[in-house]
Amino acid sequence: MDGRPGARLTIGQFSRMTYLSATTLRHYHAVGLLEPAEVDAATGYRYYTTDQIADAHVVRRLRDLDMPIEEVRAVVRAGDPAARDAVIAAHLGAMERRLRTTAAAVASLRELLTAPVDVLDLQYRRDAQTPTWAIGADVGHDEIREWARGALWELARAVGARQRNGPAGALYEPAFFEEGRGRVVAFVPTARDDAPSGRVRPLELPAADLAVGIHRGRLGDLDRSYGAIGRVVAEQGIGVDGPIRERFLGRDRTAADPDVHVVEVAWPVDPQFRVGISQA
Amino acid sequence: MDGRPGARLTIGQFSRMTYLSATTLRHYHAVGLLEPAEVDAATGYRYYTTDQIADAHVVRRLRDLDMPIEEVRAVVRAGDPAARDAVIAAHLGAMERRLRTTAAAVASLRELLTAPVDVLDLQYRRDAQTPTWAIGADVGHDEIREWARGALWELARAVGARQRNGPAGALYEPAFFEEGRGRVVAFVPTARDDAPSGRVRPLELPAADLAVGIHRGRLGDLDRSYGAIGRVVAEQGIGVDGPIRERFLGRDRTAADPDVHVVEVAWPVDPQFRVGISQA
DNA sequence: TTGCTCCTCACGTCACGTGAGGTGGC
DNA sequence: TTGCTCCTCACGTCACGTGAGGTGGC
Repeated sequence: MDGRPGARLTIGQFSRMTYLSATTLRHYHAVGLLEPAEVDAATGYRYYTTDQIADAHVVRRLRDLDMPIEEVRAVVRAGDPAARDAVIAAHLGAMERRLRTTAAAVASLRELLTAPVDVLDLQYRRDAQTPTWAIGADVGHDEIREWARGALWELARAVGARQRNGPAGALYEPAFFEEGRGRVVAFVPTARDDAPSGRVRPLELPAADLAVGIHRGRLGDLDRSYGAIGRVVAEQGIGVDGPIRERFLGRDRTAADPDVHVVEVAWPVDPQFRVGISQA
Repeated sequence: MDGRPGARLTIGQFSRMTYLSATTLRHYHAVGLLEPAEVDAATGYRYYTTDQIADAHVVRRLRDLDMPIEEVRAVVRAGDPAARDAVIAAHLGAMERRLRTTAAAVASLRELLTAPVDVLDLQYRRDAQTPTWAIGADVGHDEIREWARGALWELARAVGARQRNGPAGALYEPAFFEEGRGRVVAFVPTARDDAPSGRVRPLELPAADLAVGIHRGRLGDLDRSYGAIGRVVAEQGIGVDGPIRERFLGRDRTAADPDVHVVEVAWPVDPQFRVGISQA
C-alpha cells in the first residue's frame, strides 16, 4: 500500500482521467481556471495531482452546461460552500428555464412550418392621451418575459383592482427589436393622483394613431403577428416613428392549449393614410 | 387600397419586423444566407421586401435554436418542401435529444454536488484472450451513447443469444478521453467461427491485466467512476498503456431510479504491482 | 441645411482547435 | 538512441458586436 494521496500526473494522464483535452487544460491554466499543482521551471511541464480530479470533473460538467468560464471560476474559487452552491443553483435555474423555452420553441417551429401564413385583421384607431402608472427599464429579448411578469405584478399591486381603468400594456422602443435590447415600459391605466412607491412612476401615455391587430396564440409566436402587421403597414407605406404598443387582454380559456394569450399589437401610423386599412 | 405586395424596406425597417439586427442582416448578406432583394449600385444601400419577412423569421427561429448557418442555408435554399422539412426534422430531433440529455445532466450535477465522493472497491484481475465478434468506429463523446446502442443491437442479432459467451463490452482508445473522439470497439464474446456480415468482424480480445471497478449508476455519471479508478491507479503508480475496457452487466432493477446501469470498468495495469490493490 | 440612416473596413469576443517548430524524459 | 510527450507561439473558427470614419437621403 504505497499509494500517495496527491500523486503527480502529467497533462496527458490528467487528460485521460478528466475527459479534458491537453489544449483545454492549457487554456484553463492560461485563464487561471484550473492551475497545475506544479510547473517545472526549466521545462514548463505542467503537473497535476489526483486531488484535482474532482474539481476538474466539476469544471467539465459546468462547461458542458455552457456555464461561462468566469462563472465556473467563481464556483471553483468560492471558499464558502454556500456561496458556491448559490452560483451553481442560479445557473441551473437559468438552464432549466432555457430548457423549457427551448422545448416550447421547438414545438412552435414545427407548427410554424405546417400552419398557413397568418392573416391578421388590421384596424385603424386613435387612442387618446391616457394617465397610467408605469415601470420602465432597459430589457433584453431573452429576459423580457420574466421582466414583464414582475413589472405587471408590481403594477397590479400598486394600482389596485378598483382603480384600474383598463387592461395593462407595454411600450417597446425600436431598439428592442433592432438590437435585441432596448427600453420597455409596462403600464396600467389609472386616474390615481397619489404618489406611487417602488419602481412605479406616473406616466401620461401620449395620444397616438395606430394600426391595431389581435394576436391570439402563444407569446412565443408574437413574432408572426408582428411580421404580419409590419408587412401591411409597410405595404401601405403608412408607418411612422414611435414605440410599438401592446395591451394584454388575458388568456383564451376556450382554447385547448392552456397558453393561448390574447394580445393587442398596435403599430404607430400616419393618420392621413388611414384609408388604407379598415376602421375600428 | 394601394398596398404593394413586395414593398421595399430599408435594412432598419426590415430589422424592426424580423428582430434581426442590421449587423446580423449584413452578415447574412455577406455569407449568402439572406440576400437583399435589391442593392443600390451607387450607394451600396440594401433593400429588402415584405415578401422576405417570413423567410427571415424562419432563419431567426432556427438560429435561436443554434442551428449552424450552413444548415439554415440548406433549409432556406431547398426548393423541395420535402427536402426542407427533412433538414429541419433532423435538427429538431437532435435538439430534442440534446434537451433530454441536458435535463439529465442538470439533475446529475445537482446530485454530484450533494452526494459524497465515490469510493470504489477496486480489484486486480487477469483476463485471458477471448474470441469475440466486434464492431469498431471512430466515435465522438457526444454520439457515443447512440452509437453503442446501435452497435450492441447489431452484435446481439449477429451472434445470437445461444452463441454468446458472456456480457457485451467495449474498448476505448485513450484519444476518446483525451480529445473527445477516438476509436471505440463494441464486442460480444463468442466462439462462432463462421463469417459475420454487416459491420461485424471477428476479434481476438487480447489478454490483459486489469484494475476492475463496478459502476452502479446512470451512464451520465460514469465519469465519476473513471475518476475514482484513475485516481487509485495513479496513486499506486501501476497504470500502463492500452485501451480502457467496459463490460455491460445490465440494469439494477432493484433501484428506484430506472436508469441505474451496472458497468464494469477495467483499467490496464502492470501485473508486477498488483499487490497495491485487492485480489479478485 | 441638419441629423439620422446607411455604408465599409478592421478589430474584438469566446473557448478553444490546429498546425508549426522545437525540446524534454523514459 | 528512438519516438513519444510536452512545450510555446501564431493563427483559425463561428457568428456576430463594436467602434472608426465616411457618405447618402429626406
